[in-house]
Amino acid sequence: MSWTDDRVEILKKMWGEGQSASQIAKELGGVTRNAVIGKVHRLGLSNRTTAGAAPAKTEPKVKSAPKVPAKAKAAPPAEPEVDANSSKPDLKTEPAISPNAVRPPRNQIIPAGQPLPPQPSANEISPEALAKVNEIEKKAKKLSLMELTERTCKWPVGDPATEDFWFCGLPVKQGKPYCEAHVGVAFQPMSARRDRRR
DNA sequence: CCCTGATTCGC
DNA sequence: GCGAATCAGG
Repeated sequence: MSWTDDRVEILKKMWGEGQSASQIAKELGGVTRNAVIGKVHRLGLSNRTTAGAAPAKTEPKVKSAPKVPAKAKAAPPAEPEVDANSSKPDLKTEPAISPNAVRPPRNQIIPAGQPLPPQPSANEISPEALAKVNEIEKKAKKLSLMELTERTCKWPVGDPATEDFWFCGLPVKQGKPYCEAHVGVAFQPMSARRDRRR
């Protein structure tokens, strides 16, 4: 695949929307996220203010064999002005709909059949952890069983026998089956369990 | 281990 | 110009 005009357009659009390079790569197809990032850099539209990535650090990393001598790079101050007044008969009234307005849900069906995680119910759990859970459960994706993926929190909420049942669905914490908050209540360090009633 | 973007450098 | 490999951070 090559960087055709419209592919670049999609790239620009999605990057502008804050989509990750891998997401863009999937959308475009035929390219890896590396390709996308490389292109982004070549296009000059690099840094976004998005979390989760290496924020342009200090000096360039020096490997074992640095072939980069002190290369003084003059910063091009050229700031292309927008010709708001130039003769431009081609007024395009941008329709709200763009070519790739269609964003098909790429949810892969997961194997299913996984045993459901247990509900610790009213256990002796850190009030903090519980509070956090209540917090995030408001933001929960409320996924159905079929919507769960390997990287969505599989914490069940509610009663399976009612309509009020769903899975958290937030991004899991690393290899865990749950999101960070639910990991907190699922895996008790067995410390706060020092309840010795009786 | 998952993800993210950044950089390098042979092609 | 391209992008895999690698790096670096969360």
